Amino acid sequence: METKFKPGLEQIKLDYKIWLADKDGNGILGDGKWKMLKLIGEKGSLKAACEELGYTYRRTWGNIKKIEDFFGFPLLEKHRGGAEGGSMALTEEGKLLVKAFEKFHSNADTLIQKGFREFLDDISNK
Amino acid sequence: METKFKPGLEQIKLDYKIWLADKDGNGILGDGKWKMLKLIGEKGSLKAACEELGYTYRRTWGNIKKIEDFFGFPLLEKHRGGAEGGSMALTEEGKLLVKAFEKFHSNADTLIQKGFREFLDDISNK
DNA sequence: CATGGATATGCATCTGAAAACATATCGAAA
DNA sequence: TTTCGATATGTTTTCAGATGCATATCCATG
Repeated sequence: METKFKPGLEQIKLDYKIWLADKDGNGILGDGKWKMLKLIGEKGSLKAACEELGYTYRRTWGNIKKIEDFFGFPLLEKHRGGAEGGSMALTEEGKLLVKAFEKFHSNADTLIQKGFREFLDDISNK
Repeated sequence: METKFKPGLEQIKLDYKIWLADKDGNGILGDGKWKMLKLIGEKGSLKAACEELGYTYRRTWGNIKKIEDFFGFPLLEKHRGGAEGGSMALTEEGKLLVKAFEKFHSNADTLIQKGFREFLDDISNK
């Protein structure tokens, strides 16, 4: 079948988001928050992680609260005070969640990219 | 491994969005616009489709223009005037695009749901 | 050749999420 | 016991995208 789609195929990009939500559809944990949690764990600091990812401290702090409120227990150990000002570290549950989400996301990515290539084939003439 | 995730697993929902974007990341065609195109095709009318889906005519008209501007050719045949006021119908390319996106979306859904079940397993103790 | 109803399009207004701003609190170390 | 820097949290401001409103345009049919 002849189609006019072919000429510009290479400029069609695929984008997607996958996230966990509560029963009312409020987003709980997705790409952004997952990366943020992971980076906080690596850096041991919320402030440092925000600066690296370019998010505001205020917003991210609120996000963390929402996630923990939803699950009902802390994903991060918070420490205030001291010469360093304070620090954060992932709890065991936090580590488990980050790891499981990473696996899920990574698998999904592979499959979605494959599906996208098939989609491009479908709208091409051959 | 013991985990505290188990109690509320059934209230964790999965949500996702998949869409096509241009090279600058501007969304071109996703879930909403795909369903809209499909429904316009079925109803033969933009106005009727908007009313059914609860979108404003103004917004949807703008979306259609964006999609067509991107692809560079019409996905819909538009007819103005006449006793009926006018009508819309999918072009051949429009039909092909809707069909291909539907297949892509449907396949992706199956795989993502499967991955989600594995994710829930991963954060459960077994 | 007048009419009606849908397409086509500019423009003002609303709105909720993100950003920006401000300030309080904590506590190990010097 | 003072200090310093990060955590904690309320308040205000911004702004893009959605909504709402208005109006022009088209033409098959009666």
